Amino acid sequence: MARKLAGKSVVKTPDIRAVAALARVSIATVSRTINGSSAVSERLAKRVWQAINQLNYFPNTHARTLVSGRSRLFGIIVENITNPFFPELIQSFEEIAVAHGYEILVSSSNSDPARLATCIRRMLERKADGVAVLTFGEEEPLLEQLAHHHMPLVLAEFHLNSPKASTILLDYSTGIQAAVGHLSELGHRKIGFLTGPRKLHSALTRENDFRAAIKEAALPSHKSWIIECDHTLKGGAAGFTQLRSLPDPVTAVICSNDMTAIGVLRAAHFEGLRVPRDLSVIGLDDIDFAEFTLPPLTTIRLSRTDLAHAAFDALRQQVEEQSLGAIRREFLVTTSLVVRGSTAPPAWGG
Amino acid sequence: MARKLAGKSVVKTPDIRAVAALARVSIATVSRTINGSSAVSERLAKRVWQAINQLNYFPNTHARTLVSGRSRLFGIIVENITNPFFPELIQSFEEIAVAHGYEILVSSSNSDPARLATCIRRMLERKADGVAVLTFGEEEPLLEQLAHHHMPLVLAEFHLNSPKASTILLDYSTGIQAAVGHLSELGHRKIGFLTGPRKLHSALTRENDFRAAIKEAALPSHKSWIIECDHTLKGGAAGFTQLRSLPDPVTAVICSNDMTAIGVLRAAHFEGLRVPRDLSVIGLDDIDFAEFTLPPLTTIRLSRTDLAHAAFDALRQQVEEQSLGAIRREFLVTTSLVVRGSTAPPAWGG
DNA sequence: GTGAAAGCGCTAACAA
DNA sequence: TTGTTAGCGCTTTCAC
Repeated sequence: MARKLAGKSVVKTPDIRAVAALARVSIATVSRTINGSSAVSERLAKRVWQAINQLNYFPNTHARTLVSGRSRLFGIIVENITNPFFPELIQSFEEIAVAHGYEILVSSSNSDPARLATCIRRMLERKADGVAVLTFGEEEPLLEQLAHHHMPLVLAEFHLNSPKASTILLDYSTGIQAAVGHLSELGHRKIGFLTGPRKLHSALTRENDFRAAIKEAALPSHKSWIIECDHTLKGGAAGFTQLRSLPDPVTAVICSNDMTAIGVLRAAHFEGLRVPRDLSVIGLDDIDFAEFTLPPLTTIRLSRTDLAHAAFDALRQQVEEQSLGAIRREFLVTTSLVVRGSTAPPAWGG
Repeated sequence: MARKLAGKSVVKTPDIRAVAALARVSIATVSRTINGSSAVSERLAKRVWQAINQLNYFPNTHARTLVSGRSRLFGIIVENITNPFFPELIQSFEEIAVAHGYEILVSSSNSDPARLATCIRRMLERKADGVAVLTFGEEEPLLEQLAHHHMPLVLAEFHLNSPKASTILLDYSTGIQAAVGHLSELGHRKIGFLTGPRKLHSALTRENDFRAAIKEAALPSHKSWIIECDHTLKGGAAGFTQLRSLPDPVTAVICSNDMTAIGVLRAAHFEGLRVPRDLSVIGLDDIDFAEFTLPPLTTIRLSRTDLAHAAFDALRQQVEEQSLGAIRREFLVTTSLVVRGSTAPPAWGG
C-alpha cells in the first residue's frame, strides 16, 4: 500500500524474513543468532550476520515486545524537569539504560496528581518493563495502580507494599549534620531552615534531619526559623524575605534544595545583604549551577549518578532476576557537604 | 507460564478479546469503537465502553504499532539536556505531544556524532513516527540516514533535501539587532561577542547576525572582540578572561547563550569587575535562571514554547497530512530583547 | 543444530 | 452496521 507512491516504488525496511532468505536459513535461526538464545553453528551464524550487515537490518522492537512480553523500556518519572537536578539525573539514567540496551520514557509529574495519573497510564500503555518514580512526592495512592499491574517499581524514600517494588533510601542526615557542624564551627548559633513543600517526603525528611542535627549540636532552635518554601527560585526569594522580617534574625540558613538557596542569594543581594558576610547560605543537591552562583554555593551534595545507578540496578534486578528471593529491596544513596563561598563566620550576633 | 507463580494465579491484563466477549460483540467492533475509524451503532458502542471501563482495558500500543505501522511516538533529539534551555524545551514538547496522544522519546547528542548515531538508531528501532532534531549542530551527514528511512523530520536551522523534512528558521537577528541597539543607545561603542562553538550552525548564525548588526549600527569592530566559547558556564568564564586581557577592552559583551553570559558574570565578579557598572553583559535564550542571576541578566529571548510548537506542528503535518503538497515546509521562530539589570551606560571609555 | 508453525494483540480489508 | 479473517514482525515451542 505504501510501497507504491506516485509511481515510485519505495524500499521496504528489511525484516527477519529478508535476512533469512539472504542467509539461506530459517527465520528461527536468524532470531536465535541475534538473541543468542540457543546455540547456532558458527557457519550459519556467520552467514546470518553477513546478511544482517548487508541489509542493514535491525529488529522491530514492537513485534519483539508483542511476542516476548518485554519491551526493554524503562520509565522514569521525575518531579519537575525544570529543576536542573532532574535533567542531570535523567541524563545519567539514560546513559546507563542505553548502555544496557534499554530505552527510557521520561515524564514529569509537576507534583500534580492528575499529571502523575497520566504518566502512569502512559507507562502502562507502552508496557514499560519497570518504572523509576523519582518524584519524592506524596502520590502513593496512585502508585498502587502501577504495583497492581505487576509493574516493577523503584521509589525514592517510600516503601510500597508490593513484591515488585524496591526503595531507594536517601541519607540526608549525614550531609545535613555536616552542614550544621560546619556552620557551628564557624561560630553560628542561630541557623534557619527553608524547607520544601511539606507534602513532599523528601522535604519533610530533610526538615526532620535538620531538627535532629540542631538538637544534637546543642544549638538553639526556634519555630519561626523554619519556613516552608516550594523548592523554586521564587520561593527561595520569598522565604528569605520572611526570614529577614523576624525580630531576631538568624545568621545562617540551610535550604532544602539549591534552587531555594539561589533564590535566597538573589533576594539577599537586593536587600543589600552580603553573602556570606551578613548571612551564610547552604543549599542541597549540588546542581551544576551551584558552582557558578555569586558567591559559589556551599551545598550538600546528592549525587545524581549514584541515584541513577541505584534506580537502574533496582529495576534491572526486578526484571532480569529469575531467582526470586535474591533481590535487593533497598538501596542507599548518601550525601556530603561541599564547602564553597557562601558560608563564613557571622559578622554580628553569632 | 507467568500465570501461575508460587501457586498464586496472576490476573492477565485484559485484551481486546476480553472486552469483545464482555460486550457481546466482535473484536472489530471494539477496535472501531475505540478508534472511531468507522461508525458503530450507539447501542453497541455503549456496551463496548462499559466493558472497557469495567475491565479497565487499554490497548496494547505495540500490537497497534505493528499492524498500523504508526507508533504515535515522536523523537526529540537535543544537544545537551544539561543546559536548562533544553529541559524547558522538552517540557513544552512533551506537553503538546501528550495532549495529542503522542509519546516522546528523548535523547541528547552532546554534540558527539557517535552519540547522535546511537540516538538515530534508537529512533529507527522504536519506529518513531517522526523526529525533531534540535541539536543546532553540524551532524547533517548522519541525518541523511534518518531521511533515507523516510522518517519525517524537522530540523532547526538546516535544510535537508528530503520530501519528509521541514525546517524551523530561527530569526536571531531581530533580537541581536535590538541588543546592539540597546547597548548603543546606552553609549557603548566597543561591543564584544562570545560565540558558541563555531561548528554549530546556531552559533555561527548568531555571530554573523552580530557582525551585521554592528555594521548596521555603524559601530567599530575588531577581530579580537569576538571570541569562540563553547556555550557552557566554564567556557563563558574563560571567554571573559580572554576578553579582559585585550589591550583595548570592550565595555559591553553579548554572549551566544545564557550559560556563557552567566559564566561571564561569575568571572567578572572574581576579577573585581562590577556588572553592569564596569561591563554590560547580554545573554541569549532567556532560561529561567536568567532572572535570578546577580545582577538579573539582560538577554535575548528565544521562546521554548514557540520552538516546541513549531517542531510538533511540523512533525504532525508530515505524519497526518495525506494531502501531500499542502505541507508547510518552513516555520519561523523569532527572538526579542528582555532588558534586566546587567546592562547600563559605560562608566569609562564609552 | 535447525526448521515449521503457532501465536503475541491489534487493525483493516472484505463479506455479509 | 457488523463480523470474519488475514496478517504486522517477531520469539518460541515442538518436531526432526
